[in-house]
Amino acid sequence: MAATIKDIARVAGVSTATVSRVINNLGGYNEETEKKVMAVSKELGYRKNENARSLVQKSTNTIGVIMPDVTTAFYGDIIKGIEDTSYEYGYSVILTHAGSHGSRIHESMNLMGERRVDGLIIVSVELHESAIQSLTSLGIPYILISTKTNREDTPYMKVDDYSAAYTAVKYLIEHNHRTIGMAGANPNDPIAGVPRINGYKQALQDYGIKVDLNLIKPGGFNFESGQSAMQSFIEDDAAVTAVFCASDEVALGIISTCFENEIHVPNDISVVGYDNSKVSHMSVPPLTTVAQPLYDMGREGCFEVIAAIQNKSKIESKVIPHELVVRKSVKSLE
Amino acid sequence: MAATIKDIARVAGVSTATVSRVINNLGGYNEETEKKVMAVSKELGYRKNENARSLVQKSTNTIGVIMPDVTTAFYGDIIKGIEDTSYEYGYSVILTHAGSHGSRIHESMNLMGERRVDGLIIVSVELHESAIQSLTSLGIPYILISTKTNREDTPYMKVDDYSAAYTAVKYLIEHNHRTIGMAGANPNDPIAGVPRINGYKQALQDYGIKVDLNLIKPGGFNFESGQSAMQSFIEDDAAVTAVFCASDEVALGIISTCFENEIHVPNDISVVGYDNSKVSHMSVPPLTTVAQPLYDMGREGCFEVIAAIQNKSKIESKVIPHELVVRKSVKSLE
DNA sequence: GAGTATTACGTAAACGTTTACGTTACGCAT
DNA sequence: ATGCGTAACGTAAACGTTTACGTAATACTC
Repeated sequence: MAATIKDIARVAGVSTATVSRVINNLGGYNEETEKKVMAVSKELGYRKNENARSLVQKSTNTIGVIMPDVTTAFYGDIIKGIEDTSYEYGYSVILTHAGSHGSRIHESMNLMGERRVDGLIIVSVELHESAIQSLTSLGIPYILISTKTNREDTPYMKVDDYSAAYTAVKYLIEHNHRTIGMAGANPNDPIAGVPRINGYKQALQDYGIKVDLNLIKPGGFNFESGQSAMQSFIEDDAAVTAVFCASDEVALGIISTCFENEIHVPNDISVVGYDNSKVSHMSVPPLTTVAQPLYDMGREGCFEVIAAIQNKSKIESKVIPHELVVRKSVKSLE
Repeated sequence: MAATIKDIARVAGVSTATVSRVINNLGGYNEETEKKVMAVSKELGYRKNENARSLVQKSTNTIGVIMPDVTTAFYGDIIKGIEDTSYEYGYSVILTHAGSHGSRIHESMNLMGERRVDGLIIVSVELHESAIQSLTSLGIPYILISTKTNREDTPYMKVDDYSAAYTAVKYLIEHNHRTIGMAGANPNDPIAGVPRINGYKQALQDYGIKVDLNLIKPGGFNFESGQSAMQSFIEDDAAVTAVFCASDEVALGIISTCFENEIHVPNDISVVGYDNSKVSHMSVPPLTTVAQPLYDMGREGCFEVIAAIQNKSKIESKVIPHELVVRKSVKSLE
């Protein structure tokens, strides 16, 4: 149906080699043939077939992105960073979810392998040994964004959750909070959960505040998790004056539940979030939060992968600096 | 480098045809050869090359998704619907942005053409005549989600913005609001802007309320647009008791600005949003909003495209029913 | 036991490109 | 006139599959 270079070659009276040369302007033809070929090409409505090209060049100009099963503003920013960059460098992105809790991570990686993506970006999914095996067996450059493994040789790009959490809690302490809760971190998540909890604990200890495990409400990174954490604080009659949340959505869950119970933020309770995702400046009150430069992480991570593809270079892991964005959800006590 | 079916064929002592048959289990071989081929395949770490397959089968099992340049929760839900469905049917999704205001829509479509996607989904971008031309010239099934064109023959899937807006405003009127503002709709956007404005106007008129153009604050669908709209209401000293917003994010902008100015929602002013995106139930107070079933729209739109690919059938446009989700951002007057 | 169906393969072309290599024709220096 | 370099092509193989068609062996039918 669609015209091929053979068709063009026939109509223009040249060989396919020449057509290919002209189309990819590689030189080696005179102006007349160029005009002719271009004209015929336009006339036949020729559109090049990337698949055929990929086959012979053994590269697809494609990068794969695997992300978790959830849709939050968090991922939107990262994705945009990735897509912008790959577009800029002439790559296409093919996207897939890893299933809930990474359940279809193997399938996803296999799929990326069959599609022969030139590079791979994995966002926020926890990889176990067998998954790492599959990953490296693909033999292509890859990077993990906002996650890491327990192995040294898998490159990642990520903020230091421990010290970011520390920063946030320290900030609360310096504003004279002494009974500080924590919400939304999963103690069974060694990558994104444990370090935040540890940062929280350490900050308390460094300032001579005893850690009260009852004030740590585990959960996921979602809104509901914040709601139930706050509910739990209320039921416990916990005298928390502040709560540090493992994500902005969790923080919104806290705020929302406070609202329903006529607890005022920040007058009655202070809240600090994590991520600085889109929602954080939309909340009431605007959320003080630890910023992860999500868009830039996507952008830079993608760039690294493309560079590695083109230069066959290695990708170095990189710890992204975090930053505390002060808005209005924290009140200084007397 | 990577093993091919030729390698398998050689090692297993059979022809490539047989290998192909076994791998795609098409039958026509006995159990022994099957075992043998499978074993060798595993041993060599064979992974099928989708590109080569695509070339001969003239189908890539791929669907393209083009969306706007922005990243909001809105698109996250749609994308997830699309990705879930395509995964389910064995398709991969390749994603690209259309650039700000659809600036790179032609490039995007051309790219999808070169990648030979089997079907195309375009989300929320306005298509002008030349873009429609490019689109149809691809000769593949496609559908527009949350947008449409002025031509009858481009299938879309979308709520009826006019009547959805009407529903929302009617709701406000029935709660005894008489001075109702509108925020965040772009009067130059014939697809998503104008109908909402018209629905708003019509509802007012039907209830004998005079339309005051000063109460219509144009803008985009984003948070900032809501902020400046509210700012404007305040500066105008407009006695609005309620405002209807063109999106949830706009509504949050309104609420946020109200908060800063110590205007209480819903006591002092009622707000209704549009979309029922993730953020709507996270706001304080939870947002009463017009629901678009975003995930389902992605899901169903994708399904339609796949069905059209497989049955070579036509896709019918579909108007999705909307629904008013009542939460707590609207107060009934006396 | 002749004919026919069926099973289990193999052969080779095809998909739409790219590209190494060969070839011609011409210009130019010697 | 000879040799050589170069521009402007063409030829054909290769990329990794699928698949129409052919074929040999076996099983079945009567």
